[in-house]
Amino acid sequence: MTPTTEIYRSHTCGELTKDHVGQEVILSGWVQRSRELGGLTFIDLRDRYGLTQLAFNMEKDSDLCGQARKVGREYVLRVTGMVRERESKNAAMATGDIEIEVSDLFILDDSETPPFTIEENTDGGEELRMKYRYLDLRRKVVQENIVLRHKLAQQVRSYLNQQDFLEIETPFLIKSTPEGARDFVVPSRMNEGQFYALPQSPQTFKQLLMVAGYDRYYQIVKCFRDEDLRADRQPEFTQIDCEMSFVRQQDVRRVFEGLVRHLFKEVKGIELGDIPLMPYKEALRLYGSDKPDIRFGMKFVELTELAKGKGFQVFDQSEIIVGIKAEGCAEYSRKQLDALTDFVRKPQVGGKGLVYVKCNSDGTFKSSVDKFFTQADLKAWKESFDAKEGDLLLVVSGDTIKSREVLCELRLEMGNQLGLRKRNEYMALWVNDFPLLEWDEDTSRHHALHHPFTSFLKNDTERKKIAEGRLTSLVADAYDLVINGVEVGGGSIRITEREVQAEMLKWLGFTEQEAKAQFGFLMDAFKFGTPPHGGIAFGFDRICALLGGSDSIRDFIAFPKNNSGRDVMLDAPAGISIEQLDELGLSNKKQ
RNA sequence: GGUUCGGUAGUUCAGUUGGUUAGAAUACCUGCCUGUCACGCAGGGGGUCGCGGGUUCGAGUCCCGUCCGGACCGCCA
Repeated sequence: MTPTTEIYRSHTCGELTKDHVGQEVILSGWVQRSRELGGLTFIDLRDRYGLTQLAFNMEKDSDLCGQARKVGREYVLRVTGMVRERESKNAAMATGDIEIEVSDLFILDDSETPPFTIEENTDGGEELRMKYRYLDLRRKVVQENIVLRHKLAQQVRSYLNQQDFLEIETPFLIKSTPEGARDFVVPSRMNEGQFYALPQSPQTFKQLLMVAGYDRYYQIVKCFRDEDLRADRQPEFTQIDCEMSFVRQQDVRRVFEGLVRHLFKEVKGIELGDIPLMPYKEALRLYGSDKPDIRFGMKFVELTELAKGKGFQVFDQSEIIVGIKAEGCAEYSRKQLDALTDFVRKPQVGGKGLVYVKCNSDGTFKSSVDKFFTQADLKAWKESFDAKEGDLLLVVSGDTIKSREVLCELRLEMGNQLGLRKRNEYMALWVNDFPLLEWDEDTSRHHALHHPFTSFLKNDTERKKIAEGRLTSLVADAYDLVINGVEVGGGSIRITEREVQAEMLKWLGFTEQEAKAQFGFLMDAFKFGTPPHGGIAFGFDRICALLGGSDSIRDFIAFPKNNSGRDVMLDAPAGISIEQLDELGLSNKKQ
């Protein structure tokens, strides 16, 4: 038998059932595991589709059986044999009713013993698995993630195509801009000393496509940002980038609410409920975050009026006193409460302390501030929280922004501890009415919360603010989509008037020359008939992770970078030769 | 740039106040085993304790430095 002239397989390793009994089949795949029992040898053969048991009998064919005993894990085999019903079936296996009585075995390739087990629960650590990513990708759990990503991409295309969107590619070699994240740059050989930048997003191109009349555009596209990594952040990542003409904010939200609902339904079989809309300020007031997880309550309650002026210095000096109610947690032990205080004080959270009030079952209260507050005081707190006996109140204080941040972290921590953040439960939320601009103390200039092409709401209130120079109170015509506390997408209605765009860039500290050099092409385009437009971009990797029930987007990227932005498999980035540097005009030779 | 946790067998980890020859599980190798499917049983090999320096009679363990990895803060329009 010479496999090069015969077919490699007639079936996959995942499809044979009792219906195939008696058929001769050819399978190819990897050796998952082999088991030797004296005269019998079993091999589990694996491919993308599943596992099939191969059976060898020493009595029937000792040569063949001996050959089978030589194969190790991850050898690649091609076998021919008869499908037969098993003597002892395995209900846990899709192909557990049958096995292949092998008549011919050909080793297509041998394998070294892999450095970790290719199992659902591998014994390999993160670093090792990244170095041998091609082995990690053989594991079913990782494979399922990659398949999920594929399905999501297909459904994105299917939905948007149906809505008359055009998928249009935009260039990767573009121009660096000072706004936003750091750019990855690429030296130009033909233009010595000059550099391309890789796009942080196709923002300006999609706006130009709107000017060009392609009124519904999308692209599943790589974007690049040279910033530090996180579990949910990679230097190259994928966006579903979209733009529409002749739309208002609510039009964009409606179309993409449809997309998200479509994805959940088609890929996960989940009917996503209505997506509520919450203004930025309310999100901060109720959850201390512009991307709240609304799967559970624990909304913030402010005690500032009630708890000030009772002689507790910490509160009296605070701008805000704000807390949450943890239902049924009044029985928390001293140790548990100390742990919560430690959590709040972690440098990453940055709180100074935590006040607790236990609403005891007998109607009394036990708090960490009993010295300063009477039982009647605490009863008033309890009423503010609409709390019941058995509940625990957790209160922080300080300046408003920091206190809300700290309490937000604590709320999420309590949500985790109490099991309120279930992996297979999804709640989406639109957040809008973001501030347009923020004042940056370090650089002494405004910077755009979203990006410099975002329009403010076009109403008299906003026009008055501009007239009065109150720029940081301008409200942007922007919106974020948040699911389970993860910001999955964000967008805005764009500035489409040349003068307004010029004014915006001025607010952001660009001189007229700088604005022209950086964004002149866009403002020039606006001279030639610009439709009102707006759009949105979704973090595709994050959507994959969210639907796959993971916090890390790395699990959903075939070849991700590690924490330091390295590809440990390729060992990239790496140095390049002096010849290459020279060719690019980057060597020190000439200096 | 910072905080924090970690680095010991191929792998995942344990290793007590600093004290004999550094252990377990798993993987690997050999033998036995005819219905296993995390097969079982018996045996075996396998260590620069990340690296460098210091303290000490003695360092995997303590100290200093450094490298690498994870999580996070800053950063991410």
